[in-house]
Amino acid sequence: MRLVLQQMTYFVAVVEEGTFLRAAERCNISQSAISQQIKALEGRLGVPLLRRSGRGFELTEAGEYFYNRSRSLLRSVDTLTKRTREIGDQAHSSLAVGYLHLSARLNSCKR
Amino acid sequence: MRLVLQQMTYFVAVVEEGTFLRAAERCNISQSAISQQIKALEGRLGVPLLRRSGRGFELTEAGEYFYNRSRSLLRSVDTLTKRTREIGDQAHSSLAVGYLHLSARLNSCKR
DNA sequence: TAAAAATACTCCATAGGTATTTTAT
DNA sequence: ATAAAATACCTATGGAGTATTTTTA
Repeated sequence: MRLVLQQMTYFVAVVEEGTFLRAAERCNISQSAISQQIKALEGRLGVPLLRRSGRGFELTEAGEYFYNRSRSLLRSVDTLTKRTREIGDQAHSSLAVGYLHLSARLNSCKR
Repeated sequence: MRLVLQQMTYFVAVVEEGTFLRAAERCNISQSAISQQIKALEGRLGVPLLRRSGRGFELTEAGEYFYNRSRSLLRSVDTLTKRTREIGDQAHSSLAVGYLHLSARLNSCKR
């Protein structure tokens, strides 16, 4: 199965906040969910991203790489979403303009 | 809620295969699931990606943009996954080498 | 011993399946 | 009449919550 963006979001939060609890707060979910999803992410990858040390942790080499790439990838996804919506909205209004043009032309034929 | 990579994968398949059914085959799921997930994707974006014409469809402008970006984004995700795994595996073996070095040093102390 | 992560459950949302219906050629 | 998409309905997986237990600094 393919990676899940939400898990990448959680992982980025964990790295940047330094603890699972603060990451959970940032993501508006529970500490338990963060713990589960980070584990699920590592499971999917088949690679540990964090080296646990009881309380606290440090990044593995893979984790370091994954963190950096994930950040930029998540930004790309947000941009993609935003731009797609803009184009969609724009298409709407130009369609509307199209209609106006059409009705204007129709009107001009009315005599 | 954030976009889902799987839906992007399905959408790319739809565009490239030309029909929902062939896309479904490519993705190893049912035609129904494809239909549902494409609709869910459009719902999330709030923008139509396909202009339906009964049977068959054509891409909207937003759909065209979304398709191109999605393709490259999905490639990035796959690369990210692969590279992360490589780094993880590599770390394993260098860790093993580390252990060998350690035990070698210990042995050399044994006398 | 206290602060943080992991675990054991439970619940629910949603992805996905089968069967059927609708739609446009 | 037929090929393709949509829909209705059902199921199962997995994401998330609460409560609790483990861990180590």
